[in-house]
Amino acid sequence: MTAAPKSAPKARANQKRRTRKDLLQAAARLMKEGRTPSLEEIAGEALVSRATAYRYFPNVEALLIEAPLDLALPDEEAMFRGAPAADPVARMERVDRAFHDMILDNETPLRLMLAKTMERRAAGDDGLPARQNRRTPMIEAALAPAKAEFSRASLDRLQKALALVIGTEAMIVFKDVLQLDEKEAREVKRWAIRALIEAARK
Amino acid sequence: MTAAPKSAPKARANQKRRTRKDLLQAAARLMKEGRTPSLEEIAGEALVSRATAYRYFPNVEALLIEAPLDLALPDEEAMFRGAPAADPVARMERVDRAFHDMILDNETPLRLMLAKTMERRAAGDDGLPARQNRRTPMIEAALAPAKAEFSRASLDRLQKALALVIGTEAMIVFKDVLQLDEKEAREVKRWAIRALIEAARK
DNA sequence: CATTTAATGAGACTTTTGTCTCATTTCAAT
DNA sequence: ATTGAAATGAGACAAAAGTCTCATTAAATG
Repeated sequence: MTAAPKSAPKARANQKRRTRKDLLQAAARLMKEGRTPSLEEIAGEALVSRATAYRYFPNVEALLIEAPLDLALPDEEAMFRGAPAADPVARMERVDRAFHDMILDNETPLRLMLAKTMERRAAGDDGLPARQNRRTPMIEAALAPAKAEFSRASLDRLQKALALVIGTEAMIVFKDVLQLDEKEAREVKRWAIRALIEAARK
Repeated sequence: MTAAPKSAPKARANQKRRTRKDLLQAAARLMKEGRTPSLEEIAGEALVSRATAYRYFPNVEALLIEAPLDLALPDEEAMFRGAPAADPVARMERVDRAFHDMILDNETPLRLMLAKTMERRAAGDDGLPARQNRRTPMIEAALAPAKAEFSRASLDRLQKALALVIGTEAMIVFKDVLQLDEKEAREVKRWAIRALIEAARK
């Protein structure tokens, strides 16, 4: 998925990695300000020429999609520290809170990324990488200590259903479609998480 | 939200409505072919000049967002005909199937619409109309005959949670994030619907 | 240090978006 | 039927995306 001046794959690898990184960081920096930066701006911010930017990314969207947003989630250890291993509901609520907070902090760039990805896929671009999936590992980690409570099949189903509740898309539904406020959105999610987990228990 | 050549609001109302409608229909026609039509194409297809198109819509996106996709859902009567009024699960499953089918039939334009909306909102455009919400009324209709089984608060919560499972966003999650196939996506949704409804019952 | 060659920069060119102006057409009211 | 206002069309213009080409710069290697 990574473009770069085509030549011997490993020639001047460092130089190439640096340029690429500079571009992505510049894009991320500009995105945080809420605007959709033009490629000219990004190139300028990265102290690189427009032509060079196009040598690394086929178009602005690819750049914006890959821009390394600072999507800070606690790692698993911190996420569950002090949480009762036996209580999957409590653990999933932590996951939800972490994602919810992170999403609020990055709403604009996340929307932008989602928009760009949608556009590419709508245009039939199947070549683009699968969307990064950070929620599934976290959901699995939350449920792992309690996996004896579920059958294999129902654990699997539960994890997939929870993925509906956890990510950016749920935020979109609550905010854009239902127009709920912050507080109610969190309540509904908490209730749904509990309901799904209880239902999956045998 | 509707633009038109600014003048006396009702002057030449018919002419204006016709032009506007022609533009939206042309856009919809082109969108169905999967591409993102340029405004030039749309104007051409609508037999209207570029300048006129811009007199009705501030930009291409607004046009694409409003384009009247043929989002055909059965009306409530047809949706629930022959369904046991007493069984909210069965009724919700019908709603889910209707939406799921409709979404599959219109995946490309729906993605496009979602993308355009995201972009506008990411850019801080709060002026654009709230997203059309077709799912809530259907969900309400599905649950209405059984509303005695739920408390007011839990019915409300349930309806909102179900909105996470029903619309386009769930399709995005299943397809792009989890990469489930058609069949499994439907299974998970059916299970989740049942689980949520059961949990909401007292 | 010199040479090679890959990466970069500069800039021309095309397409599309979006804005504006001015001439024409056409509706509708008298 | 005429006329005055409103909608439209034609086209110029600027900004941005994207594609190319060619000249420069700079990294690696002997």
